[in-house]
Amino acid sequence: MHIDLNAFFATAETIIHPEYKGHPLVVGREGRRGIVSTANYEARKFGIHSAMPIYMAKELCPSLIVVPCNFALYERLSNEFFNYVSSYSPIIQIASIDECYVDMTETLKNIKDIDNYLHKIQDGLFEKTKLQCSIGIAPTKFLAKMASDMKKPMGITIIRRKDIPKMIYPLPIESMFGIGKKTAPRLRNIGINKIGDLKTANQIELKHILGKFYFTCMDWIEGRGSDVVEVEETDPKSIGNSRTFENNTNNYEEIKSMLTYLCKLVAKRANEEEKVGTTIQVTIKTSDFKVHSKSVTKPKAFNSYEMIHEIALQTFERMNINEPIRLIGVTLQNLESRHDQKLQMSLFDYQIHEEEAKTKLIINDLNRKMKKNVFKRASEAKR
DNA sequence: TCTGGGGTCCTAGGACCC
DNA sequence: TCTGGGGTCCTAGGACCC
Repeated sequence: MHIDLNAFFATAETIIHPEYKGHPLVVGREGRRGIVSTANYEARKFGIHSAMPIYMAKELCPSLIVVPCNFALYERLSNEFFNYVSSYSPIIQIASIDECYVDMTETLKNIKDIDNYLHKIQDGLFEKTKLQCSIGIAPTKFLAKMASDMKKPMGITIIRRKDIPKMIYPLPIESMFGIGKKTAPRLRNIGINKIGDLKTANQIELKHILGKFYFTCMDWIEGRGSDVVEVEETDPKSIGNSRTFENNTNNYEEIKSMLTYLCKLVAKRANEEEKVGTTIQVTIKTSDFKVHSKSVTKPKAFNSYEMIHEIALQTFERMNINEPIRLIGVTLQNLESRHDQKLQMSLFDYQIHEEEAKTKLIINDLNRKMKKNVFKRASEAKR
């Protein structure tokens, strides 16, 4: 089973602001460059959708209510949602803040009227939390995910393997999970307009476009996708923050103070989550929307603000950006848990350590060269 | 007045090691 | 004469998802 909350952020806001109920509303930052994060169904009637600039949404609907993101609220409701779902089966894989996969094999074993049972799950959630959801039931995670997407809001869709040709194959290629706005046109170019066309298309060309994903893709649409619900939550692999400037800028001081702010955020989060990392990546988006990044990996993991800031600043300066930039971001990567590394090194200790590491590299290099020379002389002698 | 911010995974080239 | 083959790690960019 895949369960997905409908217009989650927007619904969450009407839960704590009942006065907004029934009015067109979006969640998003109301700045010059704000975009719609989530639109409720009333707003969608005006053609408003996620990722649309706020100013454009307001043009479509002047009376639009715009509410800023309140992640603490969404997290609380999200947890209520997962707790509720867990009461039906403990085998639950959290896929994002508003969706999860649940292994319902045991739960549904002796249920005669499955449709009715699923309605009870759905109605129960609504009664308890006022959250609306769509449910998909299928033999694999991919099919369940596609199923939950078919009817919104408050939809229930069941797909059996034998239904794949009539329920999945006629869908437009864009609607397939994993095919986005770059790949879809390339697929349409070689005559793939519907999901079912993937099977009859030129497989050589298709492999070339999809790469490794080709094999996953074929398994998915033939009902051989994974049905393993992974309960264990995975450790985060990176922690990063980025901001878009109100206006593009090449003012060094302005950029530097933003960088400092972002480093503070990253350090705070890394410390809260007790994660240390070895790599800092600085990302920049120029006014033409091109994204540039530079990263450095250090021999020892860290998470102090001083380290992050020092390295991020050096990295930014090495990027030689002259044109005005739109966005800047800092990410700490290659994370590991802090209890794996006992003590927090100071910047001073760290520099000592780095010098040692460099020296080691030089010695290794010398050794290698000596070996090479010995080998060379030996073979010369032999000759 | 154009177009956010948090992530994950993949690809491809290069350095380096054995 | 002229250049192997396996592997890992790092780096930069890109696609995709919510």
